[in-house]
Amino acid sequence: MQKNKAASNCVECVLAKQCVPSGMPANKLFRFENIVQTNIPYKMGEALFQQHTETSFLYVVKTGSFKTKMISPHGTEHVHNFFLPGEVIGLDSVGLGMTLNSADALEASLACKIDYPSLRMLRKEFPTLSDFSVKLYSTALASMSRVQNIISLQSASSRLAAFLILYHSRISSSNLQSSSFQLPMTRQDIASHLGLAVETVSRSFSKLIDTGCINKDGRKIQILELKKLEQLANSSAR
Amino acid sequence: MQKNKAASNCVECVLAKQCVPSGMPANKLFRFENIVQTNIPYKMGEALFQQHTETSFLYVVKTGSFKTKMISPHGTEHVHNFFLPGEVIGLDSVGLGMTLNSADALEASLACKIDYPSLRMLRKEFPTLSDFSVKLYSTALASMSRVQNIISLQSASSRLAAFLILYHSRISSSNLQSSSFQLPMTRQDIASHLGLAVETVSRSFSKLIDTGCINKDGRKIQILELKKLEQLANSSAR
DNA sequence: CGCTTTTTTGACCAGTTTCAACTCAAGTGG
DNA sequence: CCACTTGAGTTGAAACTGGTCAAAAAAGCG
Repeated sequence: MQKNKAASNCVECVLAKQCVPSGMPANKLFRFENIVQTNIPYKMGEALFQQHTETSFLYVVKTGSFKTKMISPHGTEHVHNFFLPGEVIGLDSVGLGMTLNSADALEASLACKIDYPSLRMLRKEFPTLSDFSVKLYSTALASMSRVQNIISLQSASSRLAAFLILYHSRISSSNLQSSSFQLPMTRQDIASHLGLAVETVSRSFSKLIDTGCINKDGRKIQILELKKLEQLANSSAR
Repeated sequence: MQKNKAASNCVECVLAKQCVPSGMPANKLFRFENIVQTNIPYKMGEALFQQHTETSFLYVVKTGSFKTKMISPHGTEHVHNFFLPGEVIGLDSVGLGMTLNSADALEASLACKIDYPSLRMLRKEFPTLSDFSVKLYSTALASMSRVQNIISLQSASSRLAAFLILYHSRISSSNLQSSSFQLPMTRQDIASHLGLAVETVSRSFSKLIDTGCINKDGRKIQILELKKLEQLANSSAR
């Protein structure tokens, strides 16, 4: 059966797998699949949505990565978050129906687009879908908490160290845990995200290499000593 | 009818007002009121809950204020957020059933305690309750976004200015908008929240006074020139 | 292979942290 | 009632981190 096959290996169907009751009749399943546009391709730099526009969609990253950024009325830009495969973009916006930030692809990527009003209607029929939504939101809040912790660290190296640890934990939750990985974003993006200058990010990378915590070749990072890195991330001293 | 009177003026019943269908039968209403403990008093410094403990409650601030803080495994403490009347504490934790941070009263306060599993069961019967939950979460995410924006500002005065603006907007949404208000938290709390040293917070206050943006007497703040303050908050320069 | 963009490095200066001393208000107990 | 203690908040001086500007090196890209 084609539908089962599709449900077993595509990221957007994590949703389906976790929230649709197993005894769901075929016609309902069809309806569920209808509210999801699967595997929409996005080129590097292409926008998922613009800031301050109407929206009624959630996006699930399938492959690649995205960033969300917020432009203040005075023109300063701030990178809010990065999104990796399996993560959901737009949770903060669909409640209001307006985007609070814009989202861009950091590389050639695939994403699935979920029509939120339809999902909302569907929640009424399937209570477990509601629990799932809440769990998604709860996870998103918890994840933002971690980010806030990182940004409020005082030393630049601590922030970068903490950022790398978090990033590593996020990719290795899906992949097998390997100590090396590829960063999809520019140093400028990291700098904006962490509230630092680009040059400081670069220097902090050098410092982490000098202390033997990591190795790097361009955007490819290898964690050599996770414990040392964690110490650095948690040291209140500069 | 006693129940209607209670529902009309207590903060926790914002929940009830917004999410319980108007034609709700009396026996259901009774059940709903049963899952909320109203007006629990907390002394200054008393904990709502501790970090890394099991939880199944949401809290709505009725009067006073609270802070949430996270203690890292290495002992450093970070103030995550402050909560004012009408705001909900614990949204990030109930999904997992474990607290990610601890919450303390900043002054003598009243809070309402909602049993989450019961609320969750109730969601199945009342779909609008589900929409309300999502709206709550969406708001919480948006609010965290604003905080993240503030913390990632580079200059200390900008952070403090932005913090005061946000705080002011939060209290004056319930009160009539007056330009002066009382901060319930210590300078240390503000410093931890903004990722600064206490002395820097103090000096930043002085700077805001020198530039004629605000006036202060201890923890009582008066905003003199909101536009100037906003400029300061949005200036990328130090 | 030239071009642009990204990243790194150096030097200098400004802002923040740190440490220390001090003020102020509130609470304690003699 | 007053000395004493305690904690919060402020202020000053010195050290140092990180921002800024400038320029070079490296990496992408047509």
